[in-house]
Amino acid sequence: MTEDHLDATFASLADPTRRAILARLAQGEATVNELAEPFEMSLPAISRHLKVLERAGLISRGREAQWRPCRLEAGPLKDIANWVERYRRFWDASFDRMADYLKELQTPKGDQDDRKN
Amino acid sequence: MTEDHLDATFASLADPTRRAILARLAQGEATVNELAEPFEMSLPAISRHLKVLERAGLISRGREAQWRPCRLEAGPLKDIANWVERYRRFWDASFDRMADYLKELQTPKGDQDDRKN
DNA sequence: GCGGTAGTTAACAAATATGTTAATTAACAA
DNA sequence: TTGTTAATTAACATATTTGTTAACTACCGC
Repeated sequence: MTEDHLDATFASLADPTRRAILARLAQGEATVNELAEPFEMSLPAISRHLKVLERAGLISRGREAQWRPCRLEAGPLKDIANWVERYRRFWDASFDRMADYLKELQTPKGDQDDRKN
Repeated sequence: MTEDHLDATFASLADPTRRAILARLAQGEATVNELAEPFEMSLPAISRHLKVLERAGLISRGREAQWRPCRLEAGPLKDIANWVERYRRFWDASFDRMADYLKELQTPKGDQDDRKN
């Protein structure tokens, strides 16, 4: 779970086509053509999206005759979940309480009291 | 929480400098110069990273004399957490149980039985 | 072998991202 | 007004991303 790995995972997830592919794979293995079917996009384009996902470790691929079934690999998603959890307190607390919390924590150096911009 | 918004949020988080900036802001507001200090990077570069974060809604900026204090805004992080939670079962279960689960769910059309590639 | 299906790779074009230095805007301070 | 500090914008270079079409590889079935 190096920083570098997070880079690749977040970058992979930034594309809606790739997120849709993951959603499809959450329902079970699929071949490249099956994955490509819902999209108005050439097969090579899908193939490259799959390569991006594979490099990020989000999918793995088997070999079965001329098919290469893709499978979801959730490890990197767990890393994302762990990363984002560290910020949970920022959306769990109401904003005003949060602002107070920050003030305390910061030992304010000026009296910066502006709120929403 | 449109798809589009997820795109921007994931893309923002794909850069280690920007994640570091968010980590810093988790400790409280900071000015642009304060945020730039740890990085061997020009101020304009940091300024652009902040613009990316702002467009994704991950930070907001106030005005205080000639300073523009930045503040963490966690809303989009909550969206990320919600998105990734849908995959939790894929890393909670052991892989072998998961494979079985997928088989059931899929009503297999061939006998694709390959495991790790 | 020959043809068909599945998928990847090559070559290219266009858009986006990320950094630089130099110039500019804005506010304070004297 | 002049100078200083804080930050952004402009102009530019370079790399990466994302898509296209065309060519290629691999396997199956006859």
